[in-house]
Amino acid sequence: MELTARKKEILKVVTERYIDAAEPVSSKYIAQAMGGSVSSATIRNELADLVEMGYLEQPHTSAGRIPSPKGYRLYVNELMERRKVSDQEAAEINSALQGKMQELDSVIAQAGQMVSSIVNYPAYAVAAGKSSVTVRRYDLLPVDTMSFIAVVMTDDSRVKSQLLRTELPVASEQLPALANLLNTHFTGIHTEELGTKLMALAPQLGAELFMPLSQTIEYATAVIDNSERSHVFTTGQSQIFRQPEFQDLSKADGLMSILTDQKSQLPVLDENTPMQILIGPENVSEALKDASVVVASYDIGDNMRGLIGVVGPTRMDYATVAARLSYFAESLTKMFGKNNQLPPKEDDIP
Amino acid sequence: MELTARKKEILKVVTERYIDAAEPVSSKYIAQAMGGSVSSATIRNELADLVEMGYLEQPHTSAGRIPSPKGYRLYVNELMERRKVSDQEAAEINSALQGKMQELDSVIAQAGQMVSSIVNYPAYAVAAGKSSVTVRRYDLLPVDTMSFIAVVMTDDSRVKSQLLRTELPVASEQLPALANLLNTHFTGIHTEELGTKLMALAPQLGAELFMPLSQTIEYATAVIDNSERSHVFTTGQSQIFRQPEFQDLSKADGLMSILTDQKSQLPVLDENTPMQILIGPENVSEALKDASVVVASYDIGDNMRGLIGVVGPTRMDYATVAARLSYFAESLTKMFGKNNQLPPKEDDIP
DNA sequence: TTTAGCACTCCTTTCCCTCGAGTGCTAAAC
DNA sequence: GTTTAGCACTCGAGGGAAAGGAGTGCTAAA
Repeated sequence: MELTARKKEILKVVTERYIDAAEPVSSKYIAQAMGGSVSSATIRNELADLVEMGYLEQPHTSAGRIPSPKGYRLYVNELMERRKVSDQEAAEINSALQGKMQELDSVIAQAGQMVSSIVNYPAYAVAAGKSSVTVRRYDLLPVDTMSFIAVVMTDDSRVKSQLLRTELPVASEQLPALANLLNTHFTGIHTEELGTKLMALAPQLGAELFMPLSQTIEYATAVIDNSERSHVFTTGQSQIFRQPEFQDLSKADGLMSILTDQKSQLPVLDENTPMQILIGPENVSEALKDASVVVASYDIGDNMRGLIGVVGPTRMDYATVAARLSYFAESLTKMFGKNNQLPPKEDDIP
Repeated sequence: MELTARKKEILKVVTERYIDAAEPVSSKYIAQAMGGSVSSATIRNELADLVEMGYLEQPHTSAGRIPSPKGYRLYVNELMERRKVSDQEAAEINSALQGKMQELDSVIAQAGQMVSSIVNYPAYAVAAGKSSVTVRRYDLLPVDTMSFIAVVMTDDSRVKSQLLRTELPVASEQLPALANLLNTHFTGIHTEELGTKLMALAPQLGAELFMPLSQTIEYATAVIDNSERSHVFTTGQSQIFRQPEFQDLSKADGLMSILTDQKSQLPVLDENTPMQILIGPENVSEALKDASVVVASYDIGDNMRGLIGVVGPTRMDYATVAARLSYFAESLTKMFGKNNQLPPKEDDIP
């Protein structure tokens, strides 16, 4: 059977109406929405065809129609108007971005939160990019004889610092030498090696130097391990309760647990794809078979990428979410391209 | 009417049973729980008295009894066994604390998360203490001619750093002088003054010095304003759905919004009170009239205090929550007293 | 190919009934 | 005076049965 233009138009009407009203769409409504040029009986014939072809479903014999995953897919691919965000939406997104991103460290988590509030669905955020982070540079700042500040800069451009207490006094004059030692031997290498290298150096050092060195390495290890890339941040979980399909706690349970306990099951995005929409059963994870996910990526530069995803019912408002999410991702990319470019790769520090 | 010992015992049985089972308690159950020394008819007489005195309520004529807020209050004040945490509980709490607190900066938020998982109710965390934070010290580290790292140490012992880009080249030799300038003129003063002081100094400086100075001050302002004290962190919101009284989404709505949107309405603790229990209508906030809150505080030292609260139904397990929360708060206080003492107040840095 | 007409389906809402846990009260026992 | 057995009564929960209605599927005519 052929998918005529009229069938497509009907599918579009059904999908958009169902997205809006969350209840099966009747032939009468469709006839009206199409301007009354055909009768509801004609629509019913077409609807029967569309069900047979697998684009629509009927909850029960005497009910209206709702889109099947296949129907949503066709809608997203062909029928949906790929609209741009309106000026007002753009203004809202920009004002949300305004001044929120001072802390480069927390970009990932922040982005997730903002997206959730922008699209009114739960969202998640994760870093994609370099698989392993190393320390690019150490600095040690004197505080007093029993403590100093360790500053660790990673090659994904995070700068972290912490006050460390020593057990033996350390003269502040020794700190530059220590920092030099660290920068010579402990940059650009992976976590595991940090420990072995430290052990290798141990015999050459007195306790008063070894201790702070070891503390700094320990801190650096924590910084690397705690890197945002390993975390999946989720926010706006409560938004799913606003969706009629998840009013029932038991229905929402699966989604809820994937958004809290099993975050790692949330889909990621293939490289070089700016945005992807996963509809219902297209999702790999069992808990997402009744949900849809829209994922987009943005560049933080220096081969760092951030990923943001939106989770909602299959009945999700794809047009709006896609428009807002891609605008948001583009804005972020632009933002980092302009003001926050990455530091140069080579260190030209003395 | 007098509150006899037997009435108190009955009240205790009713409260604990209701906390456990979440359904009205019958006279028959009480008679059994009290060892069968009296009949259920006797209990019924007593129950009628307790209702009249306002300690118990009856959902409807032919139902069992549940505690009223007044009943919970008496229970908490007089009847509840103020138990210590068991060895096993203590072990669990300690292992949760173990190694989690590296980042002094995020103590507050971490504490909230841990408490929520320890007590299985939603929790919130906020800082209480010094009303205004100032910068104690600045450091500027060279990266390249167009960027440097600003390290800001506040007098509540947070150390924050960020990479800043300059528009004009800055020779790395100038950074120590700049840092010196900052440490001389811009430490120990409030946010508003930072700006005015910067303006006052502007004429004496060339653009190549003024720009990075101004950027650093801007960053310092952000660090101060973004101080955790202004934030209320909430976690474990989904725990409230585990409570039968909040199965209904409409019931949970009020609590949910206070735990997400209107966090500032969550109660804080009077100074010098180690722990406080607020039952139902004792809460000021309307949305908490049907809920109870247990708040405790812990010391981070140097007149910094942290606050953690637990939110649950009035039917909350006060004995367990109170025991675990106070043990947790004490552990935190001890932890900071021992290992993480604050840096000295006077800076003895060159 | 379209459409009016109409029987049919099945969900939703409402009402009523039953069942049972639990009470309140009375009168007798302690 | 206090306790208790006995019993009628109350009220919510659960389970059909019935009514109502939106919407369909099919047939036959336009």
